[in-house]
Amino acid sequence: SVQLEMKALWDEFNQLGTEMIVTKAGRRMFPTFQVKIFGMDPMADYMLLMDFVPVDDKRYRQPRGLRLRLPSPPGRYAFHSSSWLVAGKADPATPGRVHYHPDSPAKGAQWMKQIVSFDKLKLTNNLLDDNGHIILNSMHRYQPRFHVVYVDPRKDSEKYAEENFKTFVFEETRFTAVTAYQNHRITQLKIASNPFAKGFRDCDPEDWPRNHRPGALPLMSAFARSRNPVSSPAHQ
Amino acid sequence: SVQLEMKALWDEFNQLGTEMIVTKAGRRMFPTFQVKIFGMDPMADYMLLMDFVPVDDKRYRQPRGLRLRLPSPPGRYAFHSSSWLVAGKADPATPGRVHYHPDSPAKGAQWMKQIVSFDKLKLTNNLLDDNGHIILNSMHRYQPRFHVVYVDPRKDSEKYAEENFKTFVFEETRFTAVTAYQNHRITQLKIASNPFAKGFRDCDPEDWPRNHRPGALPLMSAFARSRNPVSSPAHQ
DNA sequence: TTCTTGTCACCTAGGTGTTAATAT
DNA sequence: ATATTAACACCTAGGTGACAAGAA
Repeated sequence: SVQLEMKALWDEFNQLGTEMIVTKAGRRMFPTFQVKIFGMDPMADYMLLMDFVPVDDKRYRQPRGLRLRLPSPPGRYAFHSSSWLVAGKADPATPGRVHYHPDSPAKGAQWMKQIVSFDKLKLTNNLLDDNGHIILNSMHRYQPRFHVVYVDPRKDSEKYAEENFKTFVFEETRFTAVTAYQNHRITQLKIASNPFAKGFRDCDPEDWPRNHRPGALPLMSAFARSRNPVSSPAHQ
Repeated sequence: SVQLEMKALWDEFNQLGTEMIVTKAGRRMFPTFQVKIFGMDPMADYMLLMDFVPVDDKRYRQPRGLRLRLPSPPGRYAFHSSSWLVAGKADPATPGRVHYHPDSPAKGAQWMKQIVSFDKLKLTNNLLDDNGHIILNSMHRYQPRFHVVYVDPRKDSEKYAEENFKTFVFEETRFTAVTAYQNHRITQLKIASNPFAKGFRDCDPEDWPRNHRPGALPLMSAFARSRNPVSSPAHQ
C-alpha cells in the first residue's frame, strides 16, 4: 500500500484548483509528489515510476474580461480568475512519457525505509524535449499516477507483466498545466509553502513553516490580508 | 579494467605532495576520485566501493621553525614548508570504514556508460563519526583503493567471495590527511583548479579552466608570480 | 486578448580556503 | 610551537515567481 506525503498541503492546493508551471527547460512540481510505501518484499527488486494522464478531453481558458489589477503593491499582481471556461476539445495528445524514479531498480527494503520523493521529475511543454522530461499541454488538466513494478526474476517474466505491477492514483494531486499562474490564490499558496519562493513573501518570516499545523489555515495568512478576487470580481 | 579520470591533475598534485582536508563534519576530496570502467558484464550486478589504507606506519609533522609569512597580501598567507618530518609511529588505526558508491548495486551497463564519480565521499577526523564518513588520522598518509564487487547470483556465493572482486590502486592519488594545508603550493593548486574556491583566485578569471591544456603548467600561474617558499626558506 | 517566452532578483543548499581563537 | 576548531565571506548550482516583451 502507498501513502501520499504532505496530503494536507495537496488538499489545500486541490481545493483552490492546483496549477503546475510548465516551461521549455522543464519545471519541477510543487508540492513534490512523495509517498511512503508499505508491504513490499524487502528482498525483491522494484521499479518505481510516474506518468500523467489527461483528466478529460478539454482545453481550458480564462474567462473574458475577468482580469483585474490590484493597486496595493503598485501594479505588482495581475489577478486572474480562479474559474475556468472550457475552450474546446483537447489539443493532440503529447508523447506519453514516463518518469522512472532515479533509484530504480532497488530492493523493497530500500524503498520502504524512507519517503520516496519524485523531486527530479520535471514538466515541460516542449514537444521536442530531449531531456526526458514529462511533456504536457498547457491549459489542460492532468492526473499524476504512481506505478510500482515488481522485477520478476523468472525467465519468462514478460508473460506475467499484467500481475507484476500496481498503480496508485491520488485524486488530490490533479492539476492544470499552465505557463503562468492563472489563480492568484494558487500563486500565494506556492509562495507561502515553497522554500524556494521565500523571496516573494511579505508576511511574518517566522511563522512558516515552523509554526504550521494542519487545519489551522495558516498558509493563506499572507493572502487573507488582501482582497479576494473571486468574491469581488471587477470588469476592466 | 579501470581508467583514472583527471589523471593529469592528480599527477600535478602528487608531484607537490597531495593534501586532503579532514574536518569533524566531513570534507570532500579534491580532486574527486573518478574512474571510467571497461569490461564488465553489462547484465550483471556490481557494487563499487572505496577504502583508504595507510601508506606507512608513520606520523608526520612540519619542520621546526621553517614557517614564514609573505607580506604581499598583508599577512594573508601563513606559508608552511613543503617538506615533512617523521614525527614517530602512527597513531592507533582508525575504524577501517568503506564507502559504497551510492548507486550500488547497479548493472555493468549502467556503470560503464558514464564516468563513475565518488563525489559524495567525505573524509573526517572524528573517531565517533556517525554519518558513515571515512575516518582518517590527520598528519598520516593514505592510499585510496577502488574495489569492484561482482554480485554473485548463486546461492552459495559466499564461497566465491575471493574471486568475485577486483581491487584497483592508483598511486598518484595518495595524499596526506591534514586539518589545515601545510604546503602553500597545494593550497594554490586547489584554489586554481577547484571551482568552489574561485573566490580566492587573484589571477585572470578567464584563463581557467577554459584554456587549460595538459602539460602547459597553467595551474600554477597564480603561484608562479610569488616566491617559492621551498627554494627560499626563512627562519623566523 | 490571451497565452508564452526569456531574463531577472532572490532564495535554498552546500562546497571553498581564510582567519582568529582554542587546544594540545 | 604546532595542530585543531568554528565562524565567515565567497563561490557553484539550481529552484522560485515577477515582469516585460513577444507570439498567436
